[in-house]
Amino acid sequence: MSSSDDDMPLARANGHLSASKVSKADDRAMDVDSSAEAMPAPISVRNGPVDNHSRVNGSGKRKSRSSIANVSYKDASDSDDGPLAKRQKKIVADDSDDEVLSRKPKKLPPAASETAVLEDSDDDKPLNAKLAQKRKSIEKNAEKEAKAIRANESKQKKPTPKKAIKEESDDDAPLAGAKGKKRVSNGAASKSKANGVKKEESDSDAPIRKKIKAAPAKTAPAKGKVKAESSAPAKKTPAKKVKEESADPDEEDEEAEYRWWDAPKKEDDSIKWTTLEHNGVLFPPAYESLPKNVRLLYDGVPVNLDVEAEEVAGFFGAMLHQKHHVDNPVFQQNFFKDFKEVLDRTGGATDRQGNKVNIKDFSKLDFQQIYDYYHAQSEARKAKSKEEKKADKAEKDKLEAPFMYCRWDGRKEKVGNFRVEPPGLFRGRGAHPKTGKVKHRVLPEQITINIGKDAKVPQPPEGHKWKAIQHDNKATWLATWQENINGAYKYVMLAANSAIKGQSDWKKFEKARELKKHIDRIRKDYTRDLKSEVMADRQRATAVYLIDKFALRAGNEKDTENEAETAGCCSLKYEHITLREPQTVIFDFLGKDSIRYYDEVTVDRQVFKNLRMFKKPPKKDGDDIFDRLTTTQLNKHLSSYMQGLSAKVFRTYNASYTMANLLKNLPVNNASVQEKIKLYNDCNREVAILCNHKRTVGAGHEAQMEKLGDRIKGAKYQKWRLKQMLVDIDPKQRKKRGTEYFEYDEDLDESWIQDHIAFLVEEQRTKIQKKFEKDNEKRQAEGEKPFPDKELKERMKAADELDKKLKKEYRTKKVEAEGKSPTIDKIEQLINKADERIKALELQAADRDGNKEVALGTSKINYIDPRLTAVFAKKFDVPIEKFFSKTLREKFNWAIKSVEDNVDWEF
DNA sequence: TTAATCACTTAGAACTAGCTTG
DNA sequence: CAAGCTAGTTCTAAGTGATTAA
Repeated sequence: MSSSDDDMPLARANGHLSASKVSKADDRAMDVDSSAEAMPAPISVRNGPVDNHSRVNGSGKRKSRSSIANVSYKDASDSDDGPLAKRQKKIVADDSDDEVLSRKPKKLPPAASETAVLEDSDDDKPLNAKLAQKRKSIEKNAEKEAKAIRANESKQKKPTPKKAIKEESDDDAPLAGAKGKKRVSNGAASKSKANGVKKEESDSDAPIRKKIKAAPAKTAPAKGKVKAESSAPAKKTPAKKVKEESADPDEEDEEAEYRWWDAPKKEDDSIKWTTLEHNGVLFPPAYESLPKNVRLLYDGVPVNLDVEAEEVAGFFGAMLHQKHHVDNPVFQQNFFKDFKEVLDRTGGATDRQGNKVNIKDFSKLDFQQIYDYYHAQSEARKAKSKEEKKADKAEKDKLEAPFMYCRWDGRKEKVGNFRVEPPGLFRGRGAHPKTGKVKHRVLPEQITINIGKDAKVPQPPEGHKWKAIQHDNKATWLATWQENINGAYKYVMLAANSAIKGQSDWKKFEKARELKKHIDRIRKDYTRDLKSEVMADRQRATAVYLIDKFALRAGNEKDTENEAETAGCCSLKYEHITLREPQTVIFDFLGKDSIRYYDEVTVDRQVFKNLRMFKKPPKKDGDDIFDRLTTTQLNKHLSSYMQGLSAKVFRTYNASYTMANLLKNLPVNNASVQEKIKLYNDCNREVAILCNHKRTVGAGHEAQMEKLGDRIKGAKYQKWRLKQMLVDIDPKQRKKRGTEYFEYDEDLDESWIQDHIAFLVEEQRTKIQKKFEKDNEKRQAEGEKPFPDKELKERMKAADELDKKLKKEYRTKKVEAEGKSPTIDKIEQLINKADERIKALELQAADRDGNKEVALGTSKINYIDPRLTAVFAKKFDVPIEKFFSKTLREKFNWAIKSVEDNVDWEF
C-alpha cells in the first residue's frame, strides 16, 4: 500500500494499490454488503441521471447518497492539468466556473446498451430483459459454434468447403506475417530520418508524371513481382464512357480492377509495396491579408497588426459561430496566450495614429468584423452562379489532380488526404487542456516523403526542401509530419478504397472471425479466473469480462496533463463505476472523444464482488480500478489464445457477430424493400448502441424537434377546424359523433392556438410581401411600372381577414366550411388526410428523437463486416445502394464482389 | 519495466451537395 | 424555385497496439 496516498503526484498506478494476493477471507468479505459502496439509492433511470442544465456529470443523485457522498467526478475538478491531489480537494457541491468549461457532453444520452446478462434490474425490466435475452442467446450460439468449428477442423484438416471463401483458411492468421515480424524498414533512410534531405534531384529518373500518363493500362507492373493480378483479370472495366477525356489527365489509363481478394495471399505481407510513385502533398494556400477596412477591435479601437498576428486573429474570427469552442474559457485562454506571443514577436498592435495598443485583456477583443468578412465571403461563394461554381470546381480539380492518385506497384490508387492540414486553432474534444492553441503552418522542411527508390521525388515548393526522403516499403504512408501542439504524427495515406486499405480491412474482419473459434475457451477461462487468488489475474479476467460483454475499449494509459481525461476499460477509475446490490454495475465515464458512456448493467455476481474488491478502501476517487493491469499485459494474455488477438478485436467480433445474429432472425419474408431497409437499420442501430456510438446533436436539435412538434400541433389544429366544418355543413353531426369528437386534441391548448393563429397570419403576410416584391421585380424587368404600395395594402387585407376569421373561430368555436360546395364526404376525406399527416409526422418525430444521439455510420464503416450487408442485400433483393453510399461501396468493393456468388457466406 | 515512438484504425464535428418541399 | 434539410463527404482528433529505446 502506498505510503502517502494523498499527495501523490498523479500517475497511473500511483494511487492506492490492491493487494497482490486475494485470500479466502478477502473473498468472503466481498460478499458482505458492508463497504462504502453498499447502499446506493436505487437508481432506475435508464437514461442516466439527467441533470438538466449545466452540470452534466449526473452525479446529483449519487452525491446525495451519504455512503459515497465524496464521490467527485473528475469533471467536477476545476483544473485541467489536474494532479490527483488537486482533484481531490473537496468539491463542494458547486464549482461554478467549470461548467462553463463544458467538460461533459451537454445532453444525457440514453443508457448505452442493454447488455445485461442476468435478471435483476428492478425497474424497466421488460426492455432490459428482452435485449439481455437476445445477447445471451447470441453468446450461447457462439459457444456452440466454436465447438463445432473445432470439431469440424480436427476431423478434416482441410477446413472450409466453400470455394469462394478461401479466406476462411484461418489457421494461419492473415496477420501472422505482418505482426510477427518487426517493422524494420528496409528503405534507405528510415534509420536516419534526421539525416534525411536527400537531394531530390539525385535519383530522379524519368519524370513521374510522364510515366503515369504514359503507362499503358494493361502493362501493369513491369517492375517487381506483383504477380497477384494474374490470377483474376476477370472483370475489365470497359474503357470508360466517352465523356470528358480532357478533364482528367489520368482518365486515360483506366485499369482493370485489381481483385486482390481472389488473388493468392502473400506469404510475407510486411512488405507493402515494391514500387511507389506519387507527387507528394498539396499545401494550403498562403494567407491573404484582410482588406484594410476589416479590423480586429480592442476595447472598441481598430488595431493594426502584423500579417502573422492578423492571421492568428483571423483563425479565431473565422470560427466565431462555433460557440462550443469560442465560448470555452480554456479555448480562449490558450488562444489568447498564443496570440499574445505572436503579437510580442511581431511588434504588437497599434491604433490608427500608430500608437501602441497594449492588448492584455481577451474580453476586450472584438472579432466581429473579421467574422463578418469571412462569412460574407463564404456567402458570396455560395451565391455564385452555376457556371462560376463549375469553373471554380474545375480549377480546384486541376490543382488537385496531380496529388489525387499515386502509383502503387504499378496500379493507380487513390490517395486519401494529400492536403497538408492548414494552420488554425486546435480543436481538442471534450476538456482538452490544449484546445484553442495555434496550430502552425506546416513547412516542407517538416515533411518526410516516403516513395519508391526509382520514383521521381516530388519537387518541394520553390525555395524549400523536404525534411527527408525515405524508401520504406514496409510503411504505407506517402508523407508524414509532426503537428506542433501534441507532437502527433500526421500521415498521408491511401484512400479507403485502395487495395492496401481494403486488405487490412479484410484482415481485421478475418481476425474477428477467427475469434469465433476461441471465444468459448476464452470465456471459460476468464470466468474461472474471476476467482483467481492472484490479484493481477483476477483483475485481468474481470477486465476481459467487461470488454467482452460491454464492448468497452481497451483503455490505454493517458497523459493526464496534456490530454482530456477519458477512460477505457483498463483505465477506469474509482468514480467511474458505482455498484448496486446485488449485482448491478453503473458505468459513467467519458470515453473516446469525451463521449459519455453511461450504462446500468447486471453482471455475474463474481464480477460484482471483484469490482467491490478493486474499489476497497483506501481506494478512492482518482484511483485506478484495475491497478494491477495494463493494456499491454491484457493484450499479451489475449494473444496467447490466438495470434494477433487484442482487446479491440472483441469490439469488431461482438459487433459483427451480433449483427450477423440479428440479421439472421429478421422477419424479412414478405417485407417490402422499404421495410427490409428499416429492419436492417434497426439491427445496425443495436450494434451502434452496443458500441456507444453517438453524435452530439447541437443546440439545433431541440429547436428542430420543437418545430416538428409545432407542425404536428398545426396539423391537429387543422383537423379540429375540419371537424367543426362538419357541424357547419350539417349541425346534426354534433349529436351523431358526440361532443368529444369536436374538442381540441389534448395536445393543443388555448395559448398555443392563439400563438399559432398569430403565426399563421404572420406567415400569410410574409408570403404576400414576398409575392408582391417578386411581382414588382418582374414588372420592372419588363419595363413596367411597379405596383404602388396601395396594391400591397390591398393584398394584405387577405391576411387581416384571415386573422379576423381565425380569431372568430377561436372565440366561437365555429368554423365555416371552406372550399366550393363542401360536403360531409369531402371534409371527411380531408380529415383522413390530416390524420395520415399527423401520424407520419409523429412517426418522424419519434424516429428522429430515438435516433438523435445514435450514430449508425461508425459501426457500419468500421465494425460490421461488410460482407454481412452485401449478403443481406443480395439474398433479399435490396439494392446495395440502400445500405452503402457510393464511397462506402468503393471501400467495400472487396466485400461486395467476394460474396457475389455466395449468398451463403457467414460471418 | 517503463517510456517513447510510430503507424495505423476509429471517431464525431464540420462542411457541402443535392433533394425535397412548402 | 429558393429555403431548409438530410445524407454524404471531408477533416482531423483520438484511440489502439506493436516496436524500440532507455
